[in-house]
Amino acid sequence: MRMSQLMTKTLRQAPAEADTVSHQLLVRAGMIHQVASGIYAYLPLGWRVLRNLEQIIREELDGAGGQEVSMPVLQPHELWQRTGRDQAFGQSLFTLTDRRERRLCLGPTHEEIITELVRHQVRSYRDLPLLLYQIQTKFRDEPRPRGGLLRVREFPMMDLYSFDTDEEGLDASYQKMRRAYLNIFERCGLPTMEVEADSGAIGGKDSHEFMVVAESGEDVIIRCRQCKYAANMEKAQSAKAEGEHGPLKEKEEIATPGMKSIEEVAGYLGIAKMQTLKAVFYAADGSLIFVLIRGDLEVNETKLKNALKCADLQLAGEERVRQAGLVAGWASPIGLSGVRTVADDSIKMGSNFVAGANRPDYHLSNVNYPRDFQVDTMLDIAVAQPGQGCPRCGSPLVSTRGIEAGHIFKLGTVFSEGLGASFLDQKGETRPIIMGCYGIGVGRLMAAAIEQNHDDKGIVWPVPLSPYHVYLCPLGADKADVATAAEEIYAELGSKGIEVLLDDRQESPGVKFNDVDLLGIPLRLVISPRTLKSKSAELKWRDSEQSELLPLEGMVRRIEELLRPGNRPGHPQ
RNA sequence: CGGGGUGUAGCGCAGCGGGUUAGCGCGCAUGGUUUGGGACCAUGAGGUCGGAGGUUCAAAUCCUCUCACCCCGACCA
Repeated sequence: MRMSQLMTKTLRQAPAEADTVSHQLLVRAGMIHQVASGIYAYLPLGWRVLRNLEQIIREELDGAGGQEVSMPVLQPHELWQRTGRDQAFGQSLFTLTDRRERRLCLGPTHEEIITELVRHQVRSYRDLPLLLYQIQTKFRDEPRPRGGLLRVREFPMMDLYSFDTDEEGLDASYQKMRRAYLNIFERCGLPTMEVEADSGAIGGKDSHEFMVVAESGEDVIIRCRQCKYAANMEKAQSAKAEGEHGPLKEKEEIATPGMKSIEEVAGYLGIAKMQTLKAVFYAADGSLIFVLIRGDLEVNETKLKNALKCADLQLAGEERVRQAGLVAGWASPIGLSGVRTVADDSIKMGSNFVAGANRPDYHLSNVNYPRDFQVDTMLDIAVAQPGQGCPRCGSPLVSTRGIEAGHIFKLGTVFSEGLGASFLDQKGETRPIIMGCYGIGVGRLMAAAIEQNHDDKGIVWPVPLSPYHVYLCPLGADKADVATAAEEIYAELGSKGIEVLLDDRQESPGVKFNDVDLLGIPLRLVISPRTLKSKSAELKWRDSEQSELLPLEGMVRRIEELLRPGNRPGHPQ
């Protein structure tokens, strides 16, 4: 490609609204163009990168036995009602109505469609297992798009679905995909961390996310430095510190004027926060829930939501709490009736707690479970925090932020039962197909790659992702010998299938060098009267300060070698 | 949805206690001089000042409403 023909325009300054590095660089390098909030066009360079990513993904999935299909974006809304996921997705589901008043939606994902599809294709255990995937545009009406390509409303995504006859088959498919994912991310030059993930309200067992560690990531990862434990904060567990277990004392009412929060109460009484019990009120699909947790801990709403199996969970308003006969700020688990109570298991880890008296300005001391009150449900609903102990080995946990690049998930029979996708086993009995699903946000992966590979001058593409492999730059192209040499090399590299960008623009060297640094092309090849004196061209890697002279003779072959994975001297990858 | 912010040329910004023809830098076009790290000179094009309504002799500037975009939170298989 000749740069003079390429539709691209580099910007010295990024638009004011871009504040993550990848967003700024994608715009400055002319890779994407924002059309509306969370809606982007991919320009020629950006599209090439995206296609490179897709290609890597295809190769790995095909290698793992995947078969590519293409399913419609436009889907009958009725199908989503049948699985109840119109509710689960709620407002994030883009919906529309056709001319016959039929309700349709734009697919945010494709479990319904593929299950419906497989239902018609699969009859017998002999038709299984299957791994089907597509790379398709997804639509989600996110409440808040952000970070350029990191969270958008329309985005390219690879989604693969596995279909097996039994759990063992599912486990095998899951492991196959795990390995394929690791290969994909490795080939993309992206170190990822595999973490345990929340499996959501819709059942399923195992679920893992592949995280690219980055400050701009939206997810918080809790992990252990000692053992391999790592989990999304939504899912993460921790060993909670044990409180004091003394002889149970008589409970007593104590005055706590104006002291509503745990901070205030503990401070006022001069006791540790872990000597208190905290009451939090939620509305789960509309009904009030009393949540109790030890004062030093926070409620993990994902865990709570899973425990309640509700679609919608929000903090309950004060009005709602008052109506239930509770006194916000001094609410007590004692003497509750008609309200579902969920407690974190931390309330058993300690004794003689301070809790509300359900009377303004008063708390109760020496409150003990189960002596003084009962709960409906007791389980772990606490947020795991750095500094707490690892649930496996007890070492202190640490946290980092990450971008979710991929997610794999054992679905089980949720969709196959819901939509009637079954097969006949060897005994001729009808059984539901066992499913798994596996997604990679391709656009987000592109942004993550930049978050991870850039410097103050611009993008530093890993070779397999770069829109072009070689940037060929004649300096002083008005000299006939320079122009001729550049054209010859350009043609020869091209004939070898090496993707070359020839900078034939009438620009000063500074402009060209800064542009190629911004675009992030891995290999820079400069030809000038100076290099021609020694019958050579100057070769420089994007991520290196040093350059070397490469003889014109045999140069194309040398570059071919260098670009092959693992062939770069001093670079293991 | 709650909180905060910004809308003036393609990008970054100034102007805003009302007052001619709305500026600056970068970019763009033309001509010329340059050519190893964002060159220089000259000339030029490009604006419904986000939109609507209002106040006024007069509105980018004051008032009301509205829209868009960004950030924090909520939300997010």
